[in-house]
Amino acid sequence: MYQVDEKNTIPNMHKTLTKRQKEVLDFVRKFVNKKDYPPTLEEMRDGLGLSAVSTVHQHIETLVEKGYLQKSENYSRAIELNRKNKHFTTIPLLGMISAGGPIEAIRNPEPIDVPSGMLSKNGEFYALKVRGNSMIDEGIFDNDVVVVRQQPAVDNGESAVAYLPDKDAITLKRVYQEKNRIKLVPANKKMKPFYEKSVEVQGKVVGVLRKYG
Amino acid sequence: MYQVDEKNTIPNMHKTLTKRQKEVLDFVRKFVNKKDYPPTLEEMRDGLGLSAVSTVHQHIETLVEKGYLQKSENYSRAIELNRKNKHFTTIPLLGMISAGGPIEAIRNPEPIDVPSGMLSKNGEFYALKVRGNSMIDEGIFDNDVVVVRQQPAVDNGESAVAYLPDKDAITLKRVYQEKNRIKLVPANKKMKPFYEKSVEVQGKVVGVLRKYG
DNA sequence: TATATTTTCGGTAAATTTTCGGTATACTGA
DNA sequence: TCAGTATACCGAAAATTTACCGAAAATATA
Repeated sequence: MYQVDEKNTIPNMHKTLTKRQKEVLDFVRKFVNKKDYPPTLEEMRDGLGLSAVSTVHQHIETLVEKGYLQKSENYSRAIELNRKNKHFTTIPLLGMISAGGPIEAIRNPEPIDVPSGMLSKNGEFYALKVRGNSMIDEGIFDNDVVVVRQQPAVDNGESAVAYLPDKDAITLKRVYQEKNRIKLVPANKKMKPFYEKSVEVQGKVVGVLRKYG
Repeated sequence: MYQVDEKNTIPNMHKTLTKRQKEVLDFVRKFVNKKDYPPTLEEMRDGLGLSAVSTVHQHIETLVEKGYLQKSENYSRAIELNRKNKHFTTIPLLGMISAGGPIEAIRNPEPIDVPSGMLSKNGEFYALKVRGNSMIDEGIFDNDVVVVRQQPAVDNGESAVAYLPDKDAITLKRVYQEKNRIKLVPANKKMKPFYEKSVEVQGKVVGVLRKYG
């Protein structure tokens, strides 16, 4: 049996992930997005339906080798996400937003990749899936995903994610400050603007993702 | 059992693809765009309506030889798309850009081939489809595709993809730095230049593609 | 020091890639 | 027209990697 023991000369530069590896990576992303700190091997084991931490350990090592994660050896919760890659940035898909009514939050926020060019340099971003057609004239349709920059106010006429205390609802509207009230304009001519005396802006819409096909 | 195979000594000179090979390549591209990881031979076999993985294997080998793919031997899901080839480079079409408003990104960015000569050696490139005629005098029409090099600044008078914080819009304009303001010139005589106090350049327009017919 | 967490180790089964031998069809140059 | 060559395909076996386990050792943390 023929054998060359020099196969260590070239480190493996295959950066593609297997299905399972992507699942592990997504689990880590979700966990970090939700808790703000990385999981332990045990937490990953449970979350991934495994029964040995060694298996998780192996996955993590692989993901580090492939450049998706960074890690300090022997330390607890020492996994770090390598967030950016050239074209995409990963942000959490936090939930569904409909014309009215509360946001339907997703228990385990799914990480989704958005084109990096869509995000400004600073700020915290998240994504919401849109239900309904209240923004149809804005080019935002049912099932689109809007990318939102977290901020407490927007300029007049900007599209915002707004919380209406009086209605206990979260909605996607253009916001206009008037004298004693706030005008909310659905970007859909069939729907009428309406007014609220107080509105809590949660973020600004900075982009839209639509999946064709 | 070792044997020198003569036909491997001469690399394939004409790297054109057969119809079938293009189909295989397109399948891989689509799969990767959708799932974020490359397919196995089995998945390709099924997706391509074949019944032997060896056939797929052969196709992949050919595509690697012709420079369209890269591969690590013996690893699972280790196919990587090869961006560059002599005449064309594949870059992602990230979304639509209109006169104002947010970029409407495409969820699964389509890869499109652009002439390699259009791209400089360094830098990250992407493409945007143009909506509207604000650049009509520049020769950029509705539905054209602009090729953009990601960069944080451009020289005076260059066309740029610019984010206007004051308007929360992304737009395609010629940019001129003046004393205390930035002049944005639509290349369309019907539209007037306007001024902003701050502009975030996201990239420089390096090329235009138009598909007739 | 006790406890939590990571790392190492040896081993199994399943998934995946690679190799091998062979068939059919279309094109190409002599 | 005929031999030579490239493409496209099959099925099965061999080789290799991947995913997983459980337990013990090593190292951090409180």
